[in-house]
Amino acid sequence: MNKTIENPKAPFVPNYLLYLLAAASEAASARFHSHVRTRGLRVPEWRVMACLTDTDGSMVTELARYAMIEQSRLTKIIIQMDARGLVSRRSDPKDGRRVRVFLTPQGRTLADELVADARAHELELLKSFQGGDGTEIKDTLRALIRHLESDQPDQADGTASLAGNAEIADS
Amino acid sequence: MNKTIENPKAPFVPNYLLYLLAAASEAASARFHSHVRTRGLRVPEWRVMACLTDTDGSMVTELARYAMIEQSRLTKIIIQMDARGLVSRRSDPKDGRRVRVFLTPQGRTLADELVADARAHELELLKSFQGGDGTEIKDTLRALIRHLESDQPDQADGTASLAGNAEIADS
DNA sequence: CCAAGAAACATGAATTTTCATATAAATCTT
DNA sequence: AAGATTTATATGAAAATTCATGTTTCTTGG
Repeated sequence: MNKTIENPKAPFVPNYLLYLLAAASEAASARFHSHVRTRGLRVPEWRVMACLTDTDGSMVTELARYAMIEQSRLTKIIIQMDARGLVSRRSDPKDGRRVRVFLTPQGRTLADELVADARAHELELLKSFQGGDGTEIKDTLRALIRHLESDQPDQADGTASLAGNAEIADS
Repeated sequence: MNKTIENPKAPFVPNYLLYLLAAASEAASARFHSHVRTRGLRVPEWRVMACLTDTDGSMVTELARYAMIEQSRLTKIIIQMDARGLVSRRSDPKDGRRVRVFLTPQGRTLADELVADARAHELELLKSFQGGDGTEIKDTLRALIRHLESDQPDQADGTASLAGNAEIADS
């Protein structure tokens, strides 16, 4: 049932890099994302929380880039998270246009738990996948991201990844 | 020693495999996706078209798995594409529950063009990235996908990737 | 200092997506 | 062969997302 016998030649989709990247991302994330939902968060909310554990107090625009979420969408997500007590929004005293986003104590507790879960999940995955710590695949992905961002500077969706920001290699 | 304050050490997000996969996918796709929109398609529609170039006449459920789109959402997308004349839907004579989806002549013309564009874009990307044909990164991604799908059979979103289906390695 | 422009967020309307469930057609059971 | 189950797709209401644009607050040149 799985074999595509109709097509005698190489199929396009399963060999297409952009498909493989998307499929790998989805497949790798599926389990953890459903864990996240179990904890009462949607995926974009989890992304915001995770980013804030790295850069608590970022402004909305920064956070949008980090979390790969379009700005106006992020604003709405943050407002909801604020209402739920997960984050708080304070305008920057130095620049009234900016809104800085902080984890509340409750938000931090949840974020820390989930980050711990994410790390554990990642470890398991990497161990079961190739037995290593993932240095190789991660380096490849980072190189790809860096390549794409340098060589092709403008992003259609106005987001940009953070991967160039890793200050210290994964241990 | 001092771990109470903001973590100046390795940030979590930029070293997290699931982030790197998502970011790489987004970064690699951004340009081509905006080309797709230029041609009047949204990304999910492009995915449907691309899948149909491989497996014209699939039923909705199959297509949903191939294109990584949830079934009820795909149904709606297909209805729109039908209305636009890109695909046609015919119920399977052998099994009246099934709806088979075919590219119309117009749809095929557009699909073929875009697949050609996608191949060209992929070639350029791979050439500029590591000079090769992408065998290495593709093999890694396929291995990861296969690993995830075997080891962790149930997908939260009811989708599954196609990557195991490649009968012929990329040329 | 003022006007013009830019930057940072917010907002609203149109559209999409999600989730649960309805409908319909096969298949299985006994 | 009737009823029960399963499979395939559709549907509706609620919610999220998108896109263009509005508002407010800096910044800068004159």
